[in-house]
Order: sequence, then C-alpha cells, then structure tokens
Amino acid sequence: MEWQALIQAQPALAHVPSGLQAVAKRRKTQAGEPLFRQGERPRRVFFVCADEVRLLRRARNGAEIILQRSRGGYLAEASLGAKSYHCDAVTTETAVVLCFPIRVFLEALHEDSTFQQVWATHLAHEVRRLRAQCERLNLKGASDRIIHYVEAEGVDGSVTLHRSRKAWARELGLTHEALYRTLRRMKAEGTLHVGMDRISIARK
Amino acid sequence: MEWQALIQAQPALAHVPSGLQAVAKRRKTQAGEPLFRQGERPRRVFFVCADEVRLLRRARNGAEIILQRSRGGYLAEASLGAKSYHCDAVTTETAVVLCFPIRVFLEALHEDSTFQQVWATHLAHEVRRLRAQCERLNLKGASDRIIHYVEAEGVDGSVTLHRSRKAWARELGLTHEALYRTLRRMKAEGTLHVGMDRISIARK
DNA sequence: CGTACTTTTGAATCGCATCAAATCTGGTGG
DNA sequence: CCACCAGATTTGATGCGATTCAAAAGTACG
Repeated sequence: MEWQALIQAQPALAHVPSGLQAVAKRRKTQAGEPLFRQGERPRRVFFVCADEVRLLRRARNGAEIILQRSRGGYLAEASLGAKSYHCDAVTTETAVVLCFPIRVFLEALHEDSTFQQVWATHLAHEVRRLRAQCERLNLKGASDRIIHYVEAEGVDGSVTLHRSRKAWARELGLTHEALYRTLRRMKAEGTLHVGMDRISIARK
Repeated sequence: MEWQALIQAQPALAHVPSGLQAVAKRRKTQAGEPLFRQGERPRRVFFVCADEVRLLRRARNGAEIILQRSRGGYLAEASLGAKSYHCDAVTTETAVVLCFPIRVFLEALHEDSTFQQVWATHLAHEVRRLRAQCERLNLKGASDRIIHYVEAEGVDGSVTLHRSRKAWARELGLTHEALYRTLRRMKAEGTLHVGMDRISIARK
C-alpha cells in the first residue's frame, strides 16, 4: 500500500504509526455492502477514502435514520471504546475504505504517545468543526449560513472552496438552487465577493 | 471544592485525576465577561457548569458569528493543542465555570493513561453525537427531526426529555411554536406517543 | 398573590424547497 | 476534431411549511 500517496490525499492519515500502516487493508466495496451491523462487536476501524459510507439505524416505523454521511475521514471513531456498534454502516456506492483492526489501533494508541496525542487533537478539531456546523445549521437564512461559513471556516473573511458548489450547498443544508440565488443576490448587493473558488465578505 | 457533587451533576467530570481536581478553580462570571480572547495564548481549559458561555468571532461586517453555545460540558477542547485561541469566549449571563490550567491538564493526559483514554472516549462520543445532530439539522421537516431525535438519542424508539420543550425545540433547530404544533399533529395522527417527558414512536 | 417562564393556539408572511428547463463544462470515444 | 453524455451551473414559477407576531392559559417559585 502506497502510504505516501494516501497521506497526500488524506492529511488526517498522517502520523499513523508504521506498525498500524502495515496491517491496514484497502477495500473496495460493492454498493449497499454493509461494513458492520448494529450490535456486532467492533473489530475494525474504518477510514473512508472515496465515495460515501452511511451510518444508519432502522426506525420502528421503517424509516432509515441517517446518523452520519461520510465522504472522507475516519468512521465510527466511538467504536474504539465500545462493546458493540450501535448502528449499521453501509456503502451507498462503490466506496473505497481503509480497514484497521481495532486491537492494533488501540495498541498503537496505548504505546505510541505521539499517535495518542495526534488522535486526541484530531478528535478535538472534529468536535470544534462540528459544533460550528451545528450553530450554522441553526441559522435559518441562506445568507446567514454563507456568512457564517466564510467567517468560521475561512481566514480573515475569505475562504477557498475545494469542491463544487453543489457539494457546498449540501454542507450548508441548502438546495443548490437556493445557494446559487443567494450568492447572486449578495454579489449584487455588494455583500460578498464571489470568485471562481474564492468567496470573500465585503468589509463593511 | 466538593467534587462528589460536581461529578454527580456533571458525569463528564468523572475520572478527572485528583491532581487536576486540586488545581481546578470554580469561577462565577459576570454577564458578558470574557473568559478569553482570540489570539491569546491558551492558559486554561474550561468546563461550563451552569448557564451559558458562547464562543464567537467578530465578522468584518460587524456581525457576531457564534461558533458554539455551551450550556454544560467542556469548552474549547481544541485549545489543548493550539498555539492560540481562535475565537472569543464570553458569558451571556452569570455563568459558573471550572478552570483547569492547561499545563496541568496536558501533564495529566500525558502521565495518567486512564485519564487519557477517558478523554479520547469523551471526545469520540462528542463527535458521534454532533455528527448525528448535523444530519438531523439537515432534515427540513419538523416531524422528521423529531423522529430522528428519538431514534438517534433515545433507546428503542423512545426518549426521556430532561429539559423543557422550549430548550428541546432550540436543539432541534425549530421555534417552540413549530415543535408544539408538530407534536400535537403527530399525536393526533397516531405517529407519536407523547407523555409528560417521555416521547415514543408508534411502532408501524 | 404576583412575577416570570413555559405551554398552547391563531393568523399572516416570507423564504426555501420543489419542479422544470436551458446553458455550460469536462471528459470519452468515434 | 467533433459528437455526445453526465454532471454542474443558472434562472424561472409555484406551493408549502416554518417563522413571526400576537395573545391566552397554565405552572413554578418566592
């Protein structure tokens, strides 16, 4: 497995100890293939490299309750101390994931204090990011969410978008139509500077 | 400081090593008092015991960007590895917080492997909870959010609410009016069983 | 008993989702 | 090179549902 390229594409994989790298396995899944099921004893930790994996529960009324949609990053971090998975993990498309045996992962955390610290830092950053996103999603107006995103995720009132606007819209909890329209309006109002992939808030 | 009572009220404070307990200080703040400011070097980690503390940034256009509203729990976990705070922390009312010196906190994490593990587990659970909440807030309908909440936060299609419905509405990203109305409608439809503080989803 | 807050219901408004469709883009293969 | 296709981008018209404003009744607490 070519870890150089992996880390290049996924910075969150940096600092994974070599012993853990050695036992990690890449896996390409079929669409709808389950990675694990609710109630099973956790045996692996996953990292989503491409496409999408969903954590979900089946509600009593038949509905699918999506707990998380992951398109990159660690999956089910909480399964590291848990006795059993508390939800299902299924791929919506052909997904590419890394599989780490939980036992080795825990050993690595326990023995490698650097990795331990990197892991805690990773989790803390994730917590911060998610809390900001929750606050953002609590805003009702589309323009409020856009401004919040730029101020919270960007630097000095300016962000670079690395993905399509459609994907951005989904992260903002808006339809792409609403995002396009609001961007146009804010640009016209002079509230926002909109470049190809650079969005800035007009100062005052 | 009576830690027994504290842990009783705030389970997240369990497993804090005695050495760290010893140097923690309780602090009652005035309304609007800043705990720290953006750019400062982190010196303390905080735990909100009562009332509310907000993390925010000042946007260039003058708006206050709320990154997090905390009404209980650790605050600014990410400041543990950071060179500087990346936002302001201000109290909206008279708040009660615990202050831990960061240096001692880091030492405790480094030397006490149990605490280290408890901390990582705490962060992982927080990540899981927050991801579920983000998915929930992406749902457009009020009833969808209610069902999602019950299935994700409850057990076997049933939750016990420990706070007022008004507070619940805010967590769901709804006005309290919308929540009351939707609960009434779902109860009438037979979708939901609504008790005093117990909400259950009708099975099929 | 009065005050502050939650709970509950009503009516009107507004903004986003939805449906629809045209244009533009990058990539694939003939 | 051009034809073609899938996906992103952009704009329009419509409807629904949550917000907003308003107000009344219930509840906890000193």
